[in-house]
Amino acid sequence: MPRDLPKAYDPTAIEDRWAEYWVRERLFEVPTPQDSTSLPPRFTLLLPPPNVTGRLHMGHMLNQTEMDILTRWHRMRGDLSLWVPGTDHAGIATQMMVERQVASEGKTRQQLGREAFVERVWEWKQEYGGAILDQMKRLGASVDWSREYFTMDERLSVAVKEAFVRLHEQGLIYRGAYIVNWCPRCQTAISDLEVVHEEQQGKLYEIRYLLADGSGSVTIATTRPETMLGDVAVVVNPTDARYTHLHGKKLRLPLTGREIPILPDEWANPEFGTGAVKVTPAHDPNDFAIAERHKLPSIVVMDETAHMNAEAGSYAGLDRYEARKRILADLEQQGLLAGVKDHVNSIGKCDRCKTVVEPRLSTQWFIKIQPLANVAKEAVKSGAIKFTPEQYEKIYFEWMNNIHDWCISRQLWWGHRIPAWHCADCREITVARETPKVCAHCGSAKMTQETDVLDTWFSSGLLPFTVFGWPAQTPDLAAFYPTQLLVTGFDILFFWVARMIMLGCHFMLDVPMPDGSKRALADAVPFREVYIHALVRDADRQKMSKTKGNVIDPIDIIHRYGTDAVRFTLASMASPGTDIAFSEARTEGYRAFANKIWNAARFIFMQMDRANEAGIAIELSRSRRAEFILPDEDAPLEDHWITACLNRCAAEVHQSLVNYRFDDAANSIYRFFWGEFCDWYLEIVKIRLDFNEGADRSTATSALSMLRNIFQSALRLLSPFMPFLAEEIWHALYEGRTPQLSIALTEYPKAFDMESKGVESAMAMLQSLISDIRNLRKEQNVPEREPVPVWLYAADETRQAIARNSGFVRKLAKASELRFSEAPLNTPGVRQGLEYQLTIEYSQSVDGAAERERLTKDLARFEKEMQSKQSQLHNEGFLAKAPAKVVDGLRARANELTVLIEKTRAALDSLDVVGSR
RNA sequence: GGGCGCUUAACUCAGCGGUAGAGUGCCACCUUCACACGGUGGAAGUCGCAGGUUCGAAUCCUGCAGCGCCCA
Repeated sequence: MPRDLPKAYDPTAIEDRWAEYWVRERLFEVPTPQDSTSLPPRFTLLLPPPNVTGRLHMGHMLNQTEMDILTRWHRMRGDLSLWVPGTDHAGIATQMMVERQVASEGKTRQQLGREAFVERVWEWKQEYGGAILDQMKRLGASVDWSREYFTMDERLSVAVKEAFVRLHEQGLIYRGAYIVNWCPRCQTAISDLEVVHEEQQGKLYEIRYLLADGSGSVTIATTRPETMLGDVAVVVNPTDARYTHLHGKKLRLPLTGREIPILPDEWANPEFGTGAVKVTPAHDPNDFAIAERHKLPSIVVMDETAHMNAEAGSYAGLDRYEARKRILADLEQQGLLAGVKDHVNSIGKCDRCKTVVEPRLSTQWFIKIQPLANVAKEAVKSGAIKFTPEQYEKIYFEWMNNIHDWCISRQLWWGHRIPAWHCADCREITVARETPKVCAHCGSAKMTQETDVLDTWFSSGLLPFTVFGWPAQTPDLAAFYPTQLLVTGFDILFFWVARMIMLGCHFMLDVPMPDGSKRALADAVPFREVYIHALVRDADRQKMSKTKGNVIDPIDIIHRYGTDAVRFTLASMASPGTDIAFSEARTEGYRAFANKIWNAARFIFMQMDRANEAGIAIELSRSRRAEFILPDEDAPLEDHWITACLNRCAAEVHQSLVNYRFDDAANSIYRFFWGEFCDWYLEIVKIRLDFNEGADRSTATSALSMLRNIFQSALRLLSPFMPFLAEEIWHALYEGRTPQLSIALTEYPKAFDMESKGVESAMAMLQSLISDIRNLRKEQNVPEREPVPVWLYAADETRQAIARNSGFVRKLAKASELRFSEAPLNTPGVRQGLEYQLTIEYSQSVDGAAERERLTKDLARFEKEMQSKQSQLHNEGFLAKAPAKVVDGLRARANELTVLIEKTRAALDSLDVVGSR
């Protein structure tokens, strides 16, 4: 490791190298445990699989940074830590992608045929599918690459088939004709969750339907006049007096002439529109329900592409919106359009392609969800699964309580084909694990497989156990299920999290524990904890979107600031429950932080070189153990102090990470490195680092030894957050002869009980003394580089503490010497500390006016605070009810204020004496 | 329509019952032999508004205003 390091840290120079090293050395691979009954604590988690078509975005980066911090932390604490990566085949998205590719060659997937098209998708996946995982490698994600999965892998496909067949055998899967959300562009059914609702300004049309007997008419209100061609009834509220006399009468449906009944039904709202509602069962879910109640037929008037079909008569072939125009025009011409009103309504769009969804009657496969939901609710209610932040539990229950059966079939070609076969003879369906030779119902051999595939989320929902080998009872499944944690965004709480809980509990309850005992719900859950993180927005809190053009590409930001700086930014802003407004200014700040650490390292390396030149070899701990190297009893104050700081930092980081407070953890580390280690410790220790002829070699040697050991412990603390920088410097610190392959394989610093109060208060006094002197120097305009004598007055104990550390006090305060006065100081320009008074000797005279102003301001501030303290201390209610700790604190502060006020008044008085001269 | 959340320094955010905090930015000085991605010092907030509970409220409760999210 060359020591002529550049002055400025250049992350790009090292990050690629380590990213590649970690993968090449297989550092994070976890072999299958042979004996799953005696394992260390485990930390297992699944990467929420990104779409195989995807590119890394800020959300991934936040998600992966958090998981990586936790995984590295657990690994360093000695837990068996396994993070399993993979990708999702993303049915619709991937099919769309390849369709577009095929279209650019002037072809359609239909022209290619199913088999050839699926072949093309596989080719596409081979070529581009790894992109997002390659990006992940660049982030330094410490995943086990040997376990990488793809949801369409053969072994996972077998598991998906097994799950489907079992659910079917258990009577939890059914097939039938129901209204589903149909995307006319994707030409498939989609689930409720894949429909996004948008408010829009629309119209409410009032249309007059004439009574068949010619005795009058009923005016209905609708937002979708084009569906009237499929009307089978008009309903009115049974209590609506306006229509009571019409119950059971027939209407003649305009434009078609079909006769339809007027029926009473609770669903009709007398307040809305005209109170009369047309019923189109094949194109509206509510109407479908009405039709079921009244045993009405359904008439489908549109095809798969939302064009009117033959049932629409002369409108056949028209697009739904064109049909609407024509129908309205025709109605108007016939004098049947009674009115048009503005109306805000909510329309559903396909989450994928934003096409307006067409509710459509079609035959689909569904999961009877209630039994699964009940168990899933119990899993959370019983505490077997814990959500952080807790508020998501409420949202989870809210959804679970209003859950509908899940439509799992998709009319796509890319995905897990449903293992069901239709018999051409008896029309029955055979569901089977293996392709059946004959129909299970009639024995006919004329079988064709169902063309539908399964919803991608169906297979994703099984992952927590299928990745470990289910349905086989493998050693992996025994060792790693349930996983410990799921880290994800709230946007897939229902899509994925809820479904994993339902499917995990359902299937794993049937799998015995490794010791053969029956599995309880608490061990059937797919994960024990769920940490939900926020959304990453742009600096103006806007949601990032391609249309807005405000998408921040993490790879781009990484190139500019380094991965570590971006990771640290995300960690430091990741407080639970609040979205992250990604700010480059913050990232710049953390790049500076990385640079600060880099330069601290450079400084240490320089000292090592100097020591080497002087023929001194410094031993650095080669233990992978977590313990700090403690300073000797008689070591200087700063050594004890920095050890206490590091210890406190380790405790804070631990506590923060336990609570998923990545922000607190990052801030603790930042404060330690910059505010304590660099600002104070390094500056102080420099005094002892003298390797010149005639200097005290043993002092220098022990100082450098302490410095390096503190630094390497601190690097370990840092490494989950800034793995690249920590790795680079750690290797350099050992001059290439590291005791382990990676800092990631050493133990994480562990805080211990340590009595450090005396050390910390002594140091705090000296720090405030130094900054008081610096402040005084500034106010009296002492040139930056000019040392001046400092006069001090203090009680014995304080005086001794200052004298013992006079070396660094003089250096940091730029004092040429420290002189102790036997009597209180009462010259102008005296500064009052709690435990000392000080002044500087500087030829330039004190600016009396400025000094008076400052002292007057101080006095006013002290007196104001004193007043508020006194009023509380004179308040009997306060004294009686406030805890003793608070009262004591207040008394102590009041005493301090008394001293400060006294001293400040004295200083003002001395100013008067001088002024009057 | 139902539910949830947010509003603290110029910006981005912590704090959530006991003396208002951080990072960035700003001002002044300093190119001191780790670092100008730096050092030193400094200025900066009636904690959205109005009530209430409490000895004490940024913190708890109620209402209002603004912003955002989820579900229908």
